[in-house]
Amino acid sequence: MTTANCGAHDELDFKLVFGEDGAPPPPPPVSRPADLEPDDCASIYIFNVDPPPSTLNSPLCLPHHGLPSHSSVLSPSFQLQGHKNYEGTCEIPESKYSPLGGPKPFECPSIQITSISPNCHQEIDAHEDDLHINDPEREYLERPSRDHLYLPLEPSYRESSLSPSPASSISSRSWFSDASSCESLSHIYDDVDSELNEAAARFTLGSPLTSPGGSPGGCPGEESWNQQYGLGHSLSPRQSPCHSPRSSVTDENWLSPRPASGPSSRPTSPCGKRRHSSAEVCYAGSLSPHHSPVPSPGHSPRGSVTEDTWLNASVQGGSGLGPALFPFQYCVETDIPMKTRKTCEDQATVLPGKLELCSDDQGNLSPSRETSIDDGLGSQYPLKKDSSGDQFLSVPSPFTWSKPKPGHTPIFRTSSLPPLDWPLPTHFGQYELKIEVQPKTHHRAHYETEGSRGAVKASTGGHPVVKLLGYSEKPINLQMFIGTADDRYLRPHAFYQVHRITGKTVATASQEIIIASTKVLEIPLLPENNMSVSIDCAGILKLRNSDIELRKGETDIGRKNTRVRLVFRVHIPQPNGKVLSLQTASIPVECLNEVIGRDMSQISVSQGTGASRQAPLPGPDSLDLGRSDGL
DNA sequence: CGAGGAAAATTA
DNA sequence: TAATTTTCCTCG
Repeated sequence: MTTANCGAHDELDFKLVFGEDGAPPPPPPVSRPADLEPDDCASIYIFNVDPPPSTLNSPLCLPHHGLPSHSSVLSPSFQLQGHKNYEGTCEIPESKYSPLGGPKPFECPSIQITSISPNCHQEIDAHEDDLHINDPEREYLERPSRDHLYLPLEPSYRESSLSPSPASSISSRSWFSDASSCESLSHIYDDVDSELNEAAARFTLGSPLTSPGGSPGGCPGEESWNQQYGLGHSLSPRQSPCHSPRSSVTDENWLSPRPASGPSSRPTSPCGKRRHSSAEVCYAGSLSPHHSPVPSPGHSPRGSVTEDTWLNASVQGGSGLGPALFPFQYCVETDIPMKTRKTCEDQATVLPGKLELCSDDQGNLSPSRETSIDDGLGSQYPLKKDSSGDQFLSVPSPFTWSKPKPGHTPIFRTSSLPPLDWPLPTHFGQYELKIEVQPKTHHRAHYETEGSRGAVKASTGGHPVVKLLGYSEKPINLQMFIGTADDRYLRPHAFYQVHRITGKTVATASQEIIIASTKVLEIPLLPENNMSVSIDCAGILKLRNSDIELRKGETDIGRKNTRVRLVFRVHIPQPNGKVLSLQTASIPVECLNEVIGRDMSQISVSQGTGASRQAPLPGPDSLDLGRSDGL
């Protein structure tokens, strides 16, 4: 067996254990010492650009291609246990919750869950190199099925999530961030591709799935899957009471599952408080709205925006991915402390680990995604392990975000790109993705109830500038999303989403796509502009804490979790047909509405998790310069 | 539209 | 009750 250092760094907090073939899976989020630079925890991923045609068109979308199996990445929070019942309640017997002995997520493929040894660091280090460059062929495509899934026993992730402190609270996804040791990290990277494939093979495909918007076509096999495995899943639309259709459907609506729009409808915790006492396992075949195999009353009829939205979210996470990519999403939801996880019971959620079986669906599921794929912008199909917004960030049928430009030349398939929460290096070889002009340290994000508050600006008065060095052969897309300010684990921020700004003041073309329920802005980097671009089209949308916290599987808390980072990624096509992915994040940006008299310096606590937090954000006035890096 | 301020509503 | 979050209002 082989272990790999996911973080490709000195100190790894987690390790990956692979099967015989030793092929390392894509690096998972890594926790790293606070002192490390962003670059430090990077890993370079080079993916095979073109998945075998067969996979792309495969009805099942089996993951046999070199896709970094996102689906295989399980967050500690969902590792295992229990099957959901058809009611979609995800009830799981307590007894089933057992790190080691828990029931397998699904029957077919055999997955063994083993605890990680304490000395994972060593092992990881030993294989550190492996992660730097993942050869799709070697690592992903051909890797034989891994028989073993090593899971950290430590339930500590829960503890961390329980941590009341705002700082730690931070994230829900925070199991990562908080965890500083191997054991505490309860991440799991299992490679279930093969298993998934096998399982997929068993499905009966063809059942029309509902697309996010309700259109048919989702991922066939979903039901079969559910039935076969007896997993119902909680994908049911958000519970009615809590999730009533929003009054208006804007492009941002999909982002928030909030009950109803309007002042009066502010979500009140009542229904939101969810008691999660047991681990839940959700297997959502595909995320079609009708997840539950059995039509249960609980599932409100589709049609309401909310519902769709909610459902879609799940869809997005995995199936929306591209055709060949993530056929399945394996979703296991474990219980999360009530404090951090308030959700309606039925909120359907496809959690992080959900398994999706999708066939060709992609298109239907997510327009945006489809778009991205088509235009070759490089969308990714990450399966968010952290359930970050997956659940409801779906694309309502009538999605409103901009469509891909017709003229786009596909540079590479988006199918095998690394998930948004995977660490990536800022530079590799001759290439470097650099933020030449950092954003201001403060930006007032706007709520859905407000109008846009404009694009993020640079302290210099202009806008942030990002440049790709070492490559200028042809246009390439720069992806941008709002990430956490958590130093140790950069991932999409659950409470903020990038918002595309348009208007005369915006000179930069861009388009929004959704990747695993995270809005991503794609901006072209053109050779004629020296692969440099001024980000004047990116605003920040604040999602209401109550909405996000209600999401099933969401463990992050929004309160005082107001710092974000602008995260940029590029996927550079390589001569050998692979794609090199680089990522860089800006300095932290405080998005809190300014409150008179408030001392911003205290806000720092909100995001970091733990030990390695970045230095407190300077007061609003005190600093703002964006030069910390690149100017 | 893009801000800046503040009141109202929630939470802890 | 104080701290925060959201929603509203107003202004250029």
